[in-house]
Amino acid sequence: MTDVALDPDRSVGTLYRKVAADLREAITSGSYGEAGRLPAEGALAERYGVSRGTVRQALAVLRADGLVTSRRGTRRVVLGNARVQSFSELLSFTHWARSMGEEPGGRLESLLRRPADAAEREQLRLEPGAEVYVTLRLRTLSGTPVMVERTVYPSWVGELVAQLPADVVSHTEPLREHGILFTDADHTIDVVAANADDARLLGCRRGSPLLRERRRTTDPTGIPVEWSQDRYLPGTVAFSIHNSLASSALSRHAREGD
Amino acid sequence: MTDVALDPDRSVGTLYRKVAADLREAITSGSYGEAGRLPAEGALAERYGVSRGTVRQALAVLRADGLVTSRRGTRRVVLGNARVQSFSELLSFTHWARSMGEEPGGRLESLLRRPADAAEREQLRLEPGAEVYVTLRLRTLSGTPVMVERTVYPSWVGELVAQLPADVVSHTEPLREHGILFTDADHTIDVVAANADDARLLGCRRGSPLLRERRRTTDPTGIPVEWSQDRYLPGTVAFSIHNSLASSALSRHAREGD
DNA sequence: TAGTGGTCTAGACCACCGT
DNA sequence: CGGTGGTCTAGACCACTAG
Repeated sequence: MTDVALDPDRSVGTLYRKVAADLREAITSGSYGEAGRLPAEGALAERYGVSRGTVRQALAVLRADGLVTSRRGTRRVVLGNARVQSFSELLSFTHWARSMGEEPGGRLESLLRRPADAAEREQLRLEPGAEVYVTLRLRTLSGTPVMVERTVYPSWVGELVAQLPADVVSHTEPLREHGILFTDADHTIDVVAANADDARLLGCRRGSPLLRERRRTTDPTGIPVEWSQDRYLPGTVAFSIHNSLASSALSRHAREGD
Repeated sequence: MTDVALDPDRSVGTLYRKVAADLREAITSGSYGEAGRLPAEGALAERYGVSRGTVRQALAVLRADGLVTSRRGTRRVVLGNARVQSFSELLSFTHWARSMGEEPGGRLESLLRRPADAAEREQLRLEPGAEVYVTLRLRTLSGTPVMVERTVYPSWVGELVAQLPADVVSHTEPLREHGILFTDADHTIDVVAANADDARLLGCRRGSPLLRERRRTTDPTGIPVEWSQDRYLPGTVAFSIHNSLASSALSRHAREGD
């Protein structure tokens, strides 16, 4: 068999993404079974009319999403067939909400401009005396409050944010149109007690536990574009991670000591 | 300049890992500055005496760890120079603790064997009537209680766990020597209230918030080997994740009814 | 032993960035 | 425009798995 027709509209333009999308659909539709085996790389290369390298690139995508394993000597095994699509969801509350079929909402509670404190200068790599914009927003899903978002922007970003309507749903989308890209992020997740503002906005008691996500986002050049702290009502959200030893074991594997 | 000497003991045997390790050291030691630029792929290939493909493989490693960005048309930018080892930590409390310079400890509180309930059969893909081993362990860092771990093992794994000493620090290490590998894991992180056992073991009040990590781990063939639920005292740990638009391992999803 | 994925090479063309 | 990273090809050898 040669050259399966690849939907030209599928995903973005590159070949390996098209192959990955096609394989993903085959897997999630159950074509290979729940714990079944994928065809060999060479067979897939022939089927799609591409080189083995391109097939491997496509399979790397599926593996990063936790769809398949890979081991030397054996065909790849299907891990699951109902995984969430990952990626940009995490970088944007709006995208995440919509992908779940929920209607995201946002209301700006306050916005102010002031000099950055030491921690903010550290996180955003600002010079002493630099100013930042600080926003406080209540985020909703289908009208229900779920999260309080405190974001600190460097002034060159904040100036644009300040011009957005108070009820704009997405911040990242209009910023992207101004050439400001959110591409890399560091996240820290822990628990924190609700303060007075949290309690008022979310309708919970002071001191009740909230799931906190702190996030520093940079653009492709490594320049920080936001430092945000989101506090979620328990039960409204959970963070999900997939990881694989094989793919990232490249770190140190010393036998002991460290 | 040609062929920089690569430490033959560095990391594991493959070329790209050696290159990655060498570059990581150069970056973390500040050779390229905080937001500096890396040499071009071609230059690195020449320097190390390898092909450009191998250099790209090495750089993919550093990028997955959040050390560098990459953009078409521009040299790679150094993002940070002091990042913690991220991914594999999630697979093992012991490794994570040691990587932080803390001394991990564990005490087995209870171990029992019983028929799996519906949820456990679902998670571990067991047949009706199958039995599981359930453990309850208190985990400590340098002697201080930080986490309660409830793990469900399929019987073929549990039989081995049951033979381990009650105070063994790591479970995954002795299991690996029996050929049981923990390679892929799905994690879900949220908040939960402490129950009576949690409160007693961790020394907190009933109902006080705990950070919960649920984890299902599989071996390379996709067979589930454990289903675990860890409850951390607030302030003792935070989960840290790095992701970029191009390749991500983290996603967020609505909380389902357990 | 045959088949598989992991690694590596040496080229090629293109899209994009900055000058 | 030249330099860069992103993609893709066509081969090669090896380490490992399984029958």
